[in-house]
Amino acid sequence: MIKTRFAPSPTGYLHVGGARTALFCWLYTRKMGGIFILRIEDTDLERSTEASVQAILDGMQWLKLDYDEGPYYQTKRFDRYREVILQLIEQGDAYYCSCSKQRLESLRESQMAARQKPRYDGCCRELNLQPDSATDLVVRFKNPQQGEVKFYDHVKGDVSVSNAELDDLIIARSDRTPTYNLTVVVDDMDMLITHVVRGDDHVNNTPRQINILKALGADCPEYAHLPMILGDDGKRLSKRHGAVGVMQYFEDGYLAEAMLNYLVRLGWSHGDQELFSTEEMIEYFSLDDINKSASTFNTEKLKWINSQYLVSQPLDQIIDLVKQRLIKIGVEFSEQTDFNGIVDLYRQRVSTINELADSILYCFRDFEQYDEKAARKALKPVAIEALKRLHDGLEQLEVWNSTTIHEVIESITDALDVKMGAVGQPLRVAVTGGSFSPPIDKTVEIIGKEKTLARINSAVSYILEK
RNA sequence: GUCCCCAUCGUCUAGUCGGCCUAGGACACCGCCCUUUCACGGCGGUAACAGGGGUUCGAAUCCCCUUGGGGACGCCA
Repeated sequence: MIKTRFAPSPTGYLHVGGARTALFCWLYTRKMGGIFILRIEDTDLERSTEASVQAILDGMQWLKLDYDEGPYYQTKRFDRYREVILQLIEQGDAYYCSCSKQRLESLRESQMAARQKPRYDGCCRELNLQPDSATDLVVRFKNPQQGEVKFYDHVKGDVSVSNAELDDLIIARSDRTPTYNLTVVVDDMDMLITHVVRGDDHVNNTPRQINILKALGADCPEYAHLPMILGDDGKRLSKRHGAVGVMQYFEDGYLAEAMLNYLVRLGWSHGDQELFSTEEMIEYFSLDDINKSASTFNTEKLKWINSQYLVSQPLDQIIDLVKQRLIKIGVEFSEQTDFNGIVDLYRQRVSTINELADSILYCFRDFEQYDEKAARKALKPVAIEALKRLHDGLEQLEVWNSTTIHEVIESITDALDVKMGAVGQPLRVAVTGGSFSPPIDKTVEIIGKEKTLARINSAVSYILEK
């Protein structure tokens, strides 16, 4: 039985990189029938916030990445970490260090100047310092000085680092709180984690963690380090790349299913397949198929995937989301409106829920002005005759549906001996305010007789006033 | 700077451990078709193995170097 964890630190929202990590970890666990746990790494008291914890929870819930245990909070395990730190000191694998931050800083500077890798020089390693109440000492792990650390990574392959590259890292701060590399190790050990799936940025921490694990006599988990997701400029994803918080995509009108599908294809693939249901992802997923190189986040493709899901997901789901969106932007809509019809007509011509909501606004409230280009092209004096006839013809309709409406339009094109566009397009602009909409007969049907007639009249006066 | 990692179309990628690759798919882009508009859809097109050395009968696939990119180097995680 395998056991994995997603271990974000609550110092901001759940960004797309984190979401992808969570997804891969979750997929692997579900495929293997293991246990997936959520662990909040909040040992940085300064930067961790409750709002961030909530943002992470929200993001995972939106994406339906459910966990079997947790969330665990590291701040609730400080006693345990203290215990392990003391144990390490006792067995001679850790020691107190009194070096000041200033000394450390100048040490770093001189090492950089000498073209060396900045690292702690082991000044206090053999001093056998003891804590006393007057001074604040940190605790450092006594990293082995010989040999090298090798590990197999499911995505990177074999990785090895010489111990000479590693220094004695701090495992307890002067305020006695534990640091990241210690807490991860203790938790992974205590929680019996079998597979660590995390971002690429942790490969360098892995050898250190393995050394601590060994000092503790624990077995090493298996590792899989996921490549980073970069912004358009090839740099690591950050605020300036736009919507990096995963919930922002919900706000922007993307479907969770589409987001998941986009994310799963970033660094992973199954032949030429582009669209995957969650079940398919689980069925085909494999850690060993993950790409080694970083990938760039591309909103265009996300949009395309979203548009695919907009038509393939159950209509009810889409309707629900569009309603939510309309309410959010303050639209009042009557229950009489054929909502299903409208949404169904529009879902295949937009790529987000928000776009869909925006493009059907004219059905619920009168638009304030015509789209300039559309009006210039379609609302010209020559259109008056057609619009007047449309008004009269439509007014007489007893049965209001796309077929009867179509017949009226056709009779006018015949009588005037013009093409469909000469009648349809002015009508479209008159009733929708713009030049794009589903087939005109359907559009008119949806808007309803009353609004249609009123808007045709407005269009005629608009032309006359010009 | 030092260490670790990476390198196929603009982007995401296929490339079953060397031959079936004159490198395939998808997004985007450009044509054409469908169409009363806008989309969907269909068909077609432009576009890549970073460079240089090897190994081999044969390399996108293996090795080395160069270059480029990313990551790490915190009393952050």
